[in-house]
Amino acid sequence: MLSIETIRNETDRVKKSIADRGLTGGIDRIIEMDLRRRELIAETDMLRARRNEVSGRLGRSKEKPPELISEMREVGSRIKQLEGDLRDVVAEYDSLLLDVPNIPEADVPVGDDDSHNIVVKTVGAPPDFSFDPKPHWELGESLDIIDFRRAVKLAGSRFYIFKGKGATLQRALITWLLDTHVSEFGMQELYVPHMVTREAATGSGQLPKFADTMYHDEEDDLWMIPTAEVPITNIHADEILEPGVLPLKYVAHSPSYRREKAAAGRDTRGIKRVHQFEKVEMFRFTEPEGSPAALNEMVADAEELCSRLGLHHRVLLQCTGDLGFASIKTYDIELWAPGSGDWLEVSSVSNCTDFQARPAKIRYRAEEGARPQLAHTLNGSGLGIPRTLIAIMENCQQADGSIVVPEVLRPYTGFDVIGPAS
RNA sequence: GGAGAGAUGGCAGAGCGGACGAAUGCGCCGGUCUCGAAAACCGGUAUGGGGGCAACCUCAUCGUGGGUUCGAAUCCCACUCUCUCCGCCA
Repeated sequence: MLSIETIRNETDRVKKSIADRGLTGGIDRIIEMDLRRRELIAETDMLRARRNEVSGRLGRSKEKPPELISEMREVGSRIKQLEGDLRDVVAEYDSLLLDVPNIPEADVPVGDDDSHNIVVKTVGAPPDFSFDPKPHWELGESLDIIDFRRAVKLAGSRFYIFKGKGATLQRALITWLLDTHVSEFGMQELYVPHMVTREAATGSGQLPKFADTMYHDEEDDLWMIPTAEVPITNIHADEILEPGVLPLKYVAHSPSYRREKAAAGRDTRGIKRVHQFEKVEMFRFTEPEGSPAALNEMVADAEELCSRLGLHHRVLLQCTGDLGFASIKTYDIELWAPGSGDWLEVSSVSNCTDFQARPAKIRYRAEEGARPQLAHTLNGSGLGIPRTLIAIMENCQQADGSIVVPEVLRPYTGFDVIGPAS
């Protein structure tokens, strides 16, 4: 959520940023509602002040003049009426406000879609195969480490079963990632709920806009997380963090649940786009001055992980048309998958500034006794598991169809190769 | 799932229809005293909204949402959460 002050004082900049994203927004209507809102507040506050004053007097004196009491009765019902009006105005105002995206940073390229994202860095080179590399779905089935057919029987399309060394490889990857984040990158590990309340999903900006992308339990009104970002964002909701607490650097492994309705028919083979997948999520709470540097550090950490796995990758700066709703600037990290001939987004690192902190009321004091102000939040994958596994399988495949496990993972897997016999 | 108790400021805890945004204690900040510290004493110490260039004025908030009343932390209703006991359970 943007602040109303920003919308009021920098209306043109806000409008331009919405247009740059290829969206249209009800900014004028918001300003209108804001005006109406303040009028109503001023009027009710005046009446309430009058009522407080008279009631106070009435309480102190023995006399209870009936004409004053009946006047106050009227004032009371007028207040009630105005409160109803205000509620309606605020309801529309709030929902419009929640619909306004964050303002992209000045150096974010303007563009309609991901074809305008800018490659800022490429690391390594595609592997040099003396044979035709296979896509991971073929490798997975021939090595008997992924079972698509039976997963569909259990849960429908876009689900999968990892078997044997495939399942072990995934577990090894998750553990290695967490260990590296914790012991080398200085993050604190979290384990979080996989379902959250409506309020929490609203706090991180998922609801109401993206309701149809989430799985939802009607009975308890709980929402299955599409990313650990949702619960982590809300950890410090409604808190005022004491001086010196920031920055907070968290990492969490969790499953992510996504309907993928918008992508119906796309990437239907393999495990690139699925309804349930594991992810290791990086998350930081910082002071406003610290968020740009934190963004760079998080990108560097994610990249470092790709490098240590020995995977050819590139870093892209998202253009305005591709940029997430809450973000002012996002870098994507993509791994090359030679078997499917595709770049795979394994991390998307975003600076959300105070956009999530505002509705969630995540505040801090810069120093003892200072006025609370909004913290900044940043999130990014470190890394998305299935796509990283795709890259490992396709990059590390051998002529005989086996897969050589990246060296850093071997202490965790306990084997070096996934061969046909597994 | 059943029975009971509870939810008040950073913490502990009083208040149970009017002078209560809230006693008191602790903590924290500032001051006096001291070479310095401790103790003692004095003062200050919530968050958010609206108006104002500002000083400042004003409104709201005692778990949440309604209700009664001229007036609600206090009375009524619903909900949420926490704790204790019983049952069930990975």
